[in-house]
Amino acid sequence: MYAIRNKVQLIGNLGQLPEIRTTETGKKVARFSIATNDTYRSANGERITQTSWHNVIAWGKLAEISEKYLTKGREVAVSGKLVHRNYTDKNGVKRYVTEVVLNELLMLGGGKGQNENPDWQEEEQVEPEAEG
Amino acid sequence: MYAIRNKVQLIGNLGQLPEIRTTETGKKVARFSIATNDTYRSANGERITQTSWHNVIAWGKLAEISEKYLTKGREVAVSGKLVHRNYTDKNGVKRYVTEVVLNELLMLGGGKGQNENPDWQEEEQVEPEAEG
Amino acid sequence: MYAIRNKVQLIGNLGQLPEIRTTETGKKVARFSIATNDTYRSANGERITQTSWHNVIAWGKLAEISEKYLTKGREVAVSGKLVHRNYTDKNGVKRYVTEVVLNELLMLGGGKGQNENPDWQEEEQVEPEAEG
Amino acid sequence: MYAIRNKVQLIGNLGQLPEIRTTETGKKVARFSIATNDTYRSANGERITQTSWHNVIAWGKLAEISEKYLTKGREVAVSGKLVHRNYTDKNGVKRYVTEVVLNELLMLGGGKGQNENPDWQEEEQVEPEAEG
DNA sequence: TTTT
DNA sequence: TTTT
Repeated sequence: MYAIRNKVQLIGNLGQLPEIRTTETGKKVARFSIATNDTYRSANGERITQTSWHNVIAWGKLAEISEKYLTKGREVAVSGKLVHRNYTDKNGVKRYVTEVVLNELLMLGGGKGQNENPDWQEEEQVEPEAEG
Repeated sequence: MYAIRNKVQLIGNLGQLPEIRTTETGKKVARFSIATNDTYRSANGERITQTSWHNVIAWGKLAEISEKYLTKGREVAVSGKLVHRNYTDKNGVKRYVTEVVLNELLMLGGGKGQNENPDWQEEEQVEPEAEG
Repeated sequence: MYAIRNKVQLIGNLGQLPEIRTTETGKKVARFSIATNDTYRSANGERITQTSWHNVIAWGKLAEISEKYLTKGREVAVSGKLVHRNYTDKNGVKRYVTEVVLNELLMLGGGKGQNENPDWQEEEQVEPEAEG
Repeated sequence: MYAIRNKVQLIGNLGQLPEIRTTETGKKVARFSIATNDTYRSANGERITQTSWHNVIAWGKLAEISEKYLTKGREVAVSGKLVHRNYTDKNGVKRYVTEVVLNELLMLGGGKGQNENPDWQEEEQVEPEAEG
């Protein structure tokens, strides 16, 4: 997918530690949820906060980073694409799931691990060349 | 919601004409779905296209614009926020729905209506002032 | 401008306190710069960090929020539009300036002011209505 | 750069054909500009359109795609990062340049080339694996 | 220099 | 259910 066609960005906090699995071929998969908070005033002036929980899935290197650095409550910025799946559960009921498949993960708020080993922050990028 | 915390952007095509309703207070609501296409090569070199269908809801003025200008197949760029709702259907089954609540709508590919009355393209914006 | 046509998003830190001015009509204007850091490995394996400084301008309510809450070093997420201006300076030299005109500002990393008075976090939004 | 920290997105039209160069190491570089149009009403009700011209640079494969498919007037969606450079011109005057370095390019409005050879639309992506 |  |  050209990411520009289908892009989600969330800035919020992790609800729990990521759940880590491994595919049969040895690829890591991380799942976690992110809360985004919406604060507004109701018609009668009361302040209301609504929290949305978003399911996020990370594959491969991003799953490994998630496993190493993400903790409950951690503030993150993520971007990815929006995917919808359906499956039939063990009771034969058809289920619909919407997930954000990560392609970027940024830890916010300083400290707490990612700075001890900043390797994952580096892009797969070489030094820019001069034009000929 | 600070839109920067929860933002979805899609560029794709409408599957059908929008469905239009009106709230009890007279506010318009438009619902439609947008297809985003994902083309990649499988492990054995075959070209595969996967289509994702995203449910979109527009309120108020954006619903009116949707009603006037959106047609089946139309290419659009939209941005909005990702919301998750659940409800119990007429058979008592709990249903989960994920929708993109629009806050921006841009028609792509030229012509076909929106240019006949470009009013809706104008921002609620006044002439910039000089600094004192 | 339909924001979807011209959108910049930055996550980084303030270089200095915002500079605040007021227009002749009493509207506040805030200017500040945000550093975004780019870390990569050079061809010979050395880790290199490049910092980009982006000029940001905020008008009206966003300028007031910037004045109240933004401090040197503060981590923020902003979005806005990219504008290019030119002017002739006091020495008669033509100058080109590129700025990000804010339309969203989010303070990251917790604490330090914005939570003491969260009013500015609220959207101009009323309670959602049910569909008729 | 983690793209999530510094991201620009533009939807607009090319002013001219891209200019193509090649680095000493044989890498292609494409430069072009994109117009984004801003329509609003002035204080006295007059409709005003302001055009912003953004300098865009594409490297490597994106430069090759730009060379092959982009034409004057073409409607595109791009995303990239915002960079600021300065250099001294042949008259010894220091110049500042702001550019958008592309990492995504999507041609809008159908037809006109990119469909004759859709290879470039495919992601470097393999078939998703099932979880173990 | 574009486009609607 | 779309589009290329």
